[in-house]
Order: sequence, then C-alpha cells, then structure tokens
Amino acid sequence: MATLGSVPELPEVESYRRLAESALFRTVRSIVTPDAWFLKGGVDGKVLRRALIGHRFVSARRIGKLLVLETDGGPPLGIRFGMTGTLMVDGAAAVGELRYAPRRHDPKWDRWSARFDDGGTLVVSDPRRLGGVLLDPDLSLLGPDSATITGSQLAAALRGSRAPLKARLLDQARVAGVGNLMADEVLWRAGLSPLRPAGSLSANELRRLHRNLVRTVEDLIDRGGSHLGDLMVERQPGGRCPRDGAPLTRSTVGGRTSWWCPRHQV
DNA sequence: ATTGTGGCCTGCCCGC
DNA sequence: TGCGGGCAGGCCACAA
Repeated sequence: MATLGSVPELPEVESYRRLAESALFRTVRSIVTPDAWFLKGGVDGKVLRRALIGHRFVSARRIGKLLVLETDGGPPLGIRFGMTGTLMVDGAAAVGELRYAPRRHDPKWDRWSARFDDGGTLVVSDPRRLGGVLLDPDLSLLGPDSATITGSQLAAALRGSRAPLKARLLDQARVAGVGNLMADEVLWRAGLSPLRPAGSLSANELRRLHRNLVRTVEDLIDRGGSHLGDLMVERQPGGRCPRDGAPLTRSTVGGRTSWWCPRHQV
C-alpha cells in the first residue's frame, strides 16, 4: 500500500491551521464560491462577500477538526474539511496526500477561495465535497479539544454512557478532534476495546485513555498526520497487532470500519 | 434525553 | 480493455 496521508483529522487540520497563519493580515479582495453546496449554515456568496471583502483574517484557530479564521471586526469563518478536503495558501498545500482522496490536485475541486489584494489565494479543495464553509460557527456544539482535554473533562464526556467507547470518542460534541483512524490508534495504544461501554471504564482505565489520547494527538501532529500511527500499517486485511502479533479484528463500530487487537484490547 | 442507522458526496479499486 | 459495484468516513437528518 502506498504511503499516503489520511483523512483530515485533528493532526491534519492543525497543519492547515499553521498554514493558514500565512494568510493572516492580508486584505481580502474577492471571494470565489463556485459550489453552493459547499456553503453551509444558510450563507450564500453575497453574505460571504459582505462579511469578508475588504477585511483581513487576524487569527487561525482550531477546535477539533474545525478551522476558524477570525476577521477584523466581522464574524469568523469556519472551514470543515470532511474527509478529502485540503487547504492551500498561495498555491501550496499544507500536508501530503490524503489516504482516501486523489493524489493529484484538480482546480475543479476548488470549492471555495479567497483572493487577497497581493494576488495570493486561500483555497479549499475537496474532491468529495463532504467539507464546507460557514460563517460564525457555533463552537458550543463541540466538546473539549482532544489536544488539550483534561482527565476530568474526558471522564465527564464518557460518564454514564452505554454507547461503545469508540462511538463516544468520535462524537464531536463530546470530544472534539478524534476521527476514525485516530480512534483506532488511541484505543490500541491504551489497550481498550472499542466495544467497551463508554461509561464502564475504571479510574485506571480512564487515566490510561486520557494519557494515550493526549500523547497520541501530540505524537501524530509531530509525525505529520493521523495516518502515521503505529497501528496504521496493519490496518488492512491480514494485519497483525504490532504489539503482540495477534491477527487484528475488523468490524463496524459506531458506524465506522474499526480494527483492533482482540488479545490486548479488552 | 441517548443511541443507532442511512444517506450524502465522488474518485478509486477490484473483479468480471 | 471497459464497465459497474463497493468502498472510504465526516457530518447530518432522522427514527426508535
């Protein structure tokens, strides 16, 4: 299998955020919205132009997988990347190829662009159109960011839930930033089954999960993508646990394809 | 309320 | 060689 990137989970969006910092403090001259489907939350091109043209982005924040570009006086712009979205500034992409996206760039996949007074651009490219752009995103719909979540916040996110642990971790309203690949990696590292009822973890298991979640996020940001976890190369038919060699189990958990080690993830 | 399911989107890959 | 059916998963609407 080729060494590709992965879907835009927290590590990818963090690299997009860093790239977006190079687009700050540059005056927006025009907005290109070729795909009305890509505009979310009831905004249209006219509203976006009124909000952004003549203004500048002044900060690039990330909450979970959501990129928020704050403007000088107007409402912030929210960008979601779905599973194949990439960010480009001045023609350069933030990270390498995405696992489930084409390896090339085609301008027809540019779903949204801002052009600056200096001639540069900020472009959202998304072949499968699962991402989107919105104004003034409601951040209260997102749980604590998994890069900085505290142990007690994680405990609160899981407490009392009978949903599968993995499904709860994927719920962006509970914990923001965990996607399918990173969920498998974190649970594998923590030695916890994705099928465990979320509220059934002991205090020790909670500590273990929290430690591995925060460390994994940091680790994968450093490595450069959610596809660079230790489990990922085995996350395919015939794959074996890198820790103990047991054949990995594949099934659907929380509506997502899941791979885990039946020997040490309990 | 919580939890589960299906659909959206479309390029790519596999088998015929 | 072309074709068609699955597949991938973030997010949302909807059902029970």
